[in-house]
Amino acid sequence: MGIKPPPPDIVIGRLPIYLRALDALSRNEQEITSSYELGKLLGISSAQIRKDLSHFGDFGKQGTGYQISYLTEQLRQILKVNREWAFVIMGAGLLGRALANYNGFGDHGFKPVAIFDVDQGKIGTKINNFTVQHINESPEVIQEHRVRIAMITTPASAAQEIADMVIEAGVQSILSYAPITLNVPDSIHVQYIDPVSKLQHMTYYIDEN
Amino acid sequence: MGIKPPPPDIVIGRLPIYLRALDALSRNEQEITSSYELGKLLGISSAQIRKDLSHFGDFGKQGTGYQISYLTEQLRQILKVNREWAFVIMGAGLLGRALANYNGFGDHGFKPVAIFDVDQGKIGTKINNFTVQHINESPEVIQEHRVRIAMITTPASAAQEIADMVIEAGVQSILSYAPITLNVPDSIHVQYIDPVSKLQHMTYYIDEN
DNA sequence: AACTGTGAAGTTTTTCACAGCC
DNA sequence: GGCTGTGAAAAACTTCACAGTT
Repeated sequence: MGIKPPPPDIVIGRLPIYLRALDALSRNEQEITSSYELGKLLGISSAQIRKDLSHFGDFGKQGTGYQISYLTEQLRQILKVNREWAFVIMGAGLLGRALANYNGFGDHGFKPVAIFDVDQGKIGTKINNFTVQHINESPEVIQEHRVRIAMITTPASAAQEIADMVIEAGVQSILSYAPITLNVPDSIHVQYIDPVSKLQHMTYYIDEN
Repeated sequence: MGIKPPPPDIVIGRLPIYLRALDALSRNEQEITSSYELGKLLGISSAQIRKDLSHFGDFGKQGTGYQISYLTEQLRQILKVNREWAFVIMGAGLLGRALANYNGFGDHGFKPVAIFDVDQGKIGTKINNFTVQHINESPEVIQEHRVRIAMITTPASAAQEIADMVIEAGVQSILSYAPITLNVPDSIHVQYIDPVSKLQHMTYYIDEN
């Protein structure tokens, strides 16, 4: 009896995409789909979708396909998004404020609980029902609300220090908008959002004429 | 004599990260680095960095390492970011406005030239020196300024239509913030930024207790 | 007839390990 | 001694192709 290897991280990363496609289909009242249809929609091969899902269980019916509501429920359970997750926003600049006002998080169960900054000019101001607090108060808030997720929207120069701080307070996942690779313990997961890097990736392919 | 295969896309995607790290080092007055140092900084193996760079040329000196200014210049040339790129923003919501105000683009040679929306309430308003224009005017602006890059910040429901429109007008690269997979010709490159998917990826690993 | 789940095959990506140079 | 560039080996990932089920 062999032990089963954990599902590859690259597969985990595709599950949210599948969830997105399933959402879109169910908004059209559709009840059943297939790996072929999903693949077409996402530009992915049907085999890959079936293989990805097979890491977690048998969710489909041969000859029929997948029941959208059931597969959605299973994926939400796997990703642990069948609940509400609190998060904090570290940095009340333009980006931090835009994120605090973004409804897309709440629609998917992610709830901002506080926003922090060091700038005395910003502390005390209101953003979408939140009063900006001083960074130094963040450990207490994180512990009190058992926050496990932080978004870092500070300048690159402050990001590492802030990351250390929120990790110390109990954060396990960081979504960083700062253009710097963070140095964190293996147990902490970090995802980066860096539009400049994505633009630079695409300019490579631009055909100038 | 065999033909050389093109460098893998996954390699292209790492070059901006290398550029970022080189920038950080040179801001510290450092002049030379090594694949080991870069790897340490980025959490990547030194072998991978050397192999990645070897697709494009021999940029280092044995026994010494890489001259930061020279490697930076080479990478900028490879990625075609040693020039200025104009881009348009499609959608003047909170996100579109935050992007229009973001200085990080200009610092890296990406220059917004116009911002568009369909909402009559927004058209004519000012955002950071730009007057919001109606989407219908975008093809003309794109052609006039030879714009090759568009950012899509519309709701998912409008994104495909907008993508078709800007591609028709001459755009080759799309940075989409809409949570939907766009259907585009093979010659068009699309990159996605979807914070919700990244959060959902990380929740998988969160250790609840 | 249509579609899943999956071993096996194929491909891509990463790491190893070392000759060669400074 | 320290580091690059690179074939060869290893690992990871994707696709193929088909038996099995509805």
